[in-house]
Amino acid sequence: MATPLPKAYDFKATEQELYQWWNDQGYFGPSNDPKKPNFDPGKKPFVISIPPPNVTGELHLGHALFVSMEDLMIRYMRMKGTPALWVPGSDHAGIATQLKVEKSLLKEGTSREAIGRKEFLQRTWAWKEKYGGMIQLQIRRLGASCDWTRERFTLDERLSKAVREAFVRLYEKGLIYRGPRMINWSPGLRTAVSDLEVEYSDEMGTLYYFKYVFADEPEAFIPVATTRPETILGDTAVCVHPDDDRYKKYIGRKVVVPILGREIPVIADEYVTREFGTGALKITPAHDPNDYALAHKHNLEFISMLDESAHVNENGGPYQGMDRFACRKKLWEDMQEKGLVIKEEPYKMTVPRSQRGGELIEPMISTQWFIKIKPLADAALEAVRDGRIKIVPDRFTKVYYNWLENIQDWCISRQLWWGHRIPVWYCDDCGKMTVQRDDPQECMHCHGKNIHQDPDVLDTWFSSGLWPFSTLGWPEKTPDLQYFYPTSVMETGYDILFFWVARMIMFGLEFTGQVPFHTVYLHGLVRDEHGQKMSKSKGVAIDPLDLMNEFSTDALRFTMLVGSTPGNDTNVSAKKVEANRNFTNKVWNAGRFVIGALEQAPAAPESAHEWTLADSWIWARLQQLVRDVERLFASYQFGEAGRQIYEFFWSEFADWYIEIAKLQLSEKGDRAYYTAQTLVQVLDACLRMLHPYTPYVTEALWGHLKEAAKEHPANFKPFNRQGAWEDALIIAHWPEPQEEERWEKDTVDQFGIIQEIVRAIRNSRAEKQITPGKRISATFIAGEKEEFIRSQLPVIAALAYLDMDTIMIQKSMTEKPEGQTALVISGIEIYLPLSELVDLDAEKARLEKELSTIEGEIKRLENLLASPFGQKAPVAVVEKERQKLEGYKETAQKIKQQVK
RNA sequence: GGGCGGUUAGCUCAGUUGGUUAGAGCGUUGCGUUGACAUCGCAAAGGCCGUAGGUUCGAGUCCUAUACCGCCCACCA
Repeated sequence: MATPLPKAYDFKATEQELYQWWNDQGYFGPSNDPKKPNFDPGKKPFVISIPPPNVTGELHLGHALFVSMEDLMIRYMRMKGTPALWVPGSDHAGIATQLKVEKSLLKEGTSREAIGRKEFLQRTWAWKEKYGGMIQLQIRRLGASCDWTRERFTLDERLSKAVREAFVRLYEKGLIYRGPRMINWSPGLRTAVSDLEVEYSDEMGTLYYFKYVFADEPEAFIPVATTRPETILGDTAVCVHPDDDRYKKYIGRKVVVPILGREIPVIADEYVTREFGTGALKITPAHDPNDYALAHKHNLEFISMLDESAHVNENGGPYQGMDRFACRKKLWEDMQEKGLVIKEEPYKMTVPRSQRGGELIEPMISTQWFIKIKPLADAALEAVRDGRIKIVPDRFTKVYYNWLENIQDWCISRQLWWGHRIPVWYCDDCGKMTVQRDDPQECMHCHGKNIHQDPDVLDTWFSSGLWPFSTLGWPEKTPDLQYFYPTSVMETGYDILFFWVARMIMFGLEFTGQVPFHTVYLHGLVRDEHGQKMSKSKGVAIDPLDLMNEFSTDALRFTMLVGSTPGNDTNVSAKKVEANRNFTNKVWNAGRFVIGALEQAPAAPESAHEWTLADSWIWARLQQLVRDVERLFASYQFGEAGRQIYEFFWSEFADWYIEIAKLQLSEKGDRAYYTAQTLVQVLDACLRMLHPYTPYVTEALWGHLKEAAKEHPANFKPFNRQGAWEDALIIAHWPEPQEEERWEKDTVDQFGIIQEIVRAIRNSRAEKQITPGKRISATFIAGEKEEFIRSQLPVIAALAYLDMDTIMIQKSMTEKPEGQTALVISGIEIYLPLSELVDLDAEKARLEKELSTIEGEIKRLENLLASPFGQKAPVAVVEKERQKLEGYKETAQKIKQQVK
C-alpha cells in the first residue's frame, strides 16, 4: 500500500518535476514519431501560435492570462484526441529592446552612435542571449505545454528569410514604395513611427493669436491663431473660407511671415471653419497633416523647418539650431517686440505623443518606405465578412471593419538598428535600387559594385505579421507548414487587434492565400483588484511570480481563467488567488479521501449493481456537468465552464456525495465496493475536466489515483470508454458527453428533497444552538413518501446528525408530537425535539410567519396561473409553476395543522 | 465628432438561445476541530440587477432614451 499522501498539496515539489516529465515524455507537441501519443496525421490539428513576448521582457499578469488561456485550449484539444500544437517563440521588439540596450550603454558612458552599428548589434545580441530566455522560462513555469522543439525568434535566420521574401514580393507587386510623405516623427528616438504608435492625449496648452500683416499694407493684417507658433517659420500660406465676408476680399493678396519676411499668399478653402479661432488658418505644409493635404491641393511650397532631433534647421533663419520649444518661446517674444502679437489664451488641445516614452511627436515630411495597404485591407475585410475568420467576442468585428475601412498606408521603415534591415541596395553609380532576396554583389541595373544597403530596419510588426506561417517554415513548403497551417485560434489582447491581428490576416491572405487562423479570441486587460491599471510606478503591480510562489501556479491559472470573460478587462488580487489555492487544496484532499476509500474497498462485488439514490444523483449531475462544459467550451466560455466544475466539485461532490460515501463505505461489502467505484470515476472525470485549468495538482493526484486503482485487486476502471488508465492525465481522454436521459432529472429532483430536509434540520439545529455533535431524535410524517424517507433515512440521519434509534417514520399520525419544532418539506412533516422546553408561542409565531410567506407565494402563483401566462406560456413552463403551487398548498395545509 | 464596454450583495465579479424566489469568492455574524480537508465544516445576514419608457403572458437578459465611469477611433488651427 502506498505511503499516505500529505494533508496539503505540496505544489513546490510537484510543479517543476511534472513539467520536466511531461516535456521528456514528448507530450507537448505532435511529433513525427508515430509512437508519440498525440500524433495523428489523419486528423486536422489544432494549432496556436503564441503571441511572442518581447525577448527581453519580464513576466507580468498579462502573460499569465494569455498563457493560461492558450494552454487551456491546447490541453483540452489534446485530451480530445486532436493533434495539438502550440508554437512558442519571442519577438525581437525593435524599439523596446534597442532602448534597453541604449540605456545600458548610457550607464557605461557611451552611446550607440559612439560604438557604431556593428558593435551595437553585437551588444544587442549579447543582451538578448543574456536576458532573453528569461521570459520563456517564466512561461514554462506557468505550465505552458508548448512544443519547445519548435521555438522561434523573429530574428532567426529562417524567419529573417521569410521577412525578406515578404518584402521583395510586395515590392515586386508594386505594393511597397518609397517616398517623401508626411509621417509621425519621434525626435527622441529619431525614427519614424506608424500612426498606431502615436497616442493622443488631451492637455492644456496655449492658443496664440497674432497678425499676418499684408506685404503691401503693413498696417493691415489678418489675425491668425496657432498652438504651435514655431511652425510659423514653415508657413507657406494663410487660408480663409471662400465665403467669409471678413476675409474674402483678401484672397489672392500676400502676407508676410513674421521675422523671416517671406511673402506668402492668402488662399481660400472650404476646409476652414469660420467660427473657429480667428477664422483664418496658417498653413504649414511640412509640419501638419491637414496643411500637408491642403498644400497638395493648392500647389503650395513645402518648407521643413525642423531637423531629426526637432531643432530648427536652416530654413528657420535666426532660430536655426534652437530646440523646438525654445524657438517657440523666443519667436513669440520677438513677435511681441514687433507688435505682431494679439493675445494668448489657455486652450485645451489634443497632442500626439509617442507610445514609447511619451515625448511629443512631430509631423514631418520624410522619405520612408510604405506599404500600399488598401488591397491587403480589402482582402482582410472580406475574410471576416464572409465568415472565414470569426472574432470572439463578436463586437470587435465592427471595430476591425472600421479600422480597415479607413486605413492609411503603413510606414514600415524605422531609423533603428535592431531589426530586419530593409533588403534594398542603392547604386552609387546609376542611382537605381536593387531589391532582392539575397544580398547582391552588384547593382542589378548597371552591374556597378558601388552599392550600399538601406540603413533602415523594418517595423517590428512587419515580422510579427508573418508569425503564424513564418514559424512553420514559410516560404519553404515544409511538412509543418503543410500540415499545421492555417492555424486554428489566435488568442491575444484586444489592444493589439490592429497592431498585430489585422496585419497577420492581411499578410496571411497575401502570402499564403489562406486565412492564418479561423478564430480570433480576444481577452481583456489585467487590472488590480480595484480596476486600476497595473503599473510599477504606482506600486500596484502584482508580480505573477510572487503569486505562484505563494499560492501555486494552478491557483494563479485558475484565477486568470475563471476570473475573465472574453473581451472584458479583469481584476486580479492576491485574495482571489488565495481562494483558488484553497480550491486546489480541496481537490487534493478529496482525492486523498477517494484513494483511501478505494484502497480499503472489497476486491470484487458479489452481486450486481445496486446504486443508491446518492450514487445515481452524483452520476446524473456529472453527466449534466460534462454536457454543460462541452457546450461552454464550444462557445469559448472557459470561465463559466471552470466555475461550474468548481461548484460541482466542491458543493456537490465534496459536500454531499463524499459525506454520504462515508456512510456507504462503512456498510462494507458490495455497497462499499460500488461506492468506491463511483468515487473513483467521479473524481477521475473531474480531474480530467480540471486538468486544462490546474494541470499540476490534477496530474499529480491523478497519478496517485491511477496507481491505487490499478494496484487494488478489483482494478478500478477510469472514467473513459477504453476502460484502461492512460499513461498520463495530460494525454488522457476528455469526458465524452452522453445523451441526456430521463432518469437524470428525476434523480436530481428526488435527491433535492433529501438535501432540503437535511438543510432544514441543520438550520433548525443551528437556530436552537444544538451542539453539532449531539444526535437528536426526529419524527417524520411522510404520507406517500414514507417508503422513500425510510429508504433514505440513514443518509438523512448521518448528514443531519439524527439518532437512528429513536427516529419515527409514519405515513400519518393522529396525535402529533407536542412541544417540538415542526418543519414541512415537500409535504413531509418533521418534528424535532430541540430543547426540553419549547417556547410554544415562539414556535407558533415562527410557523405563522412561514405560513404567511408560503401563502404569499400561493397567491402569487394563483394570480400568475390565472393571468394570460396560463394560456400563452409553453405548457411545460406552466406545468412547472402549477406543480410548485400544489407543493405550496400541501405544505401550507400541514403547517396549518401544526399551528393548531 | 463617431463607436464600444461597464453600471447586479459591503468589496471584486459571474449570469449567451427571455421562463417567473438573482449566484460565487472575499468580507461580516453565530456555532463547531480526535481520521479527506481549519488552505476546513454547518448555518445566517446582505440585492427597487444605474434611471425612465417600450416589446412580451413573462425582462438582470431584447428595443429606445438618459446619467455616471472607462476604453477605442478621428486632421478642427
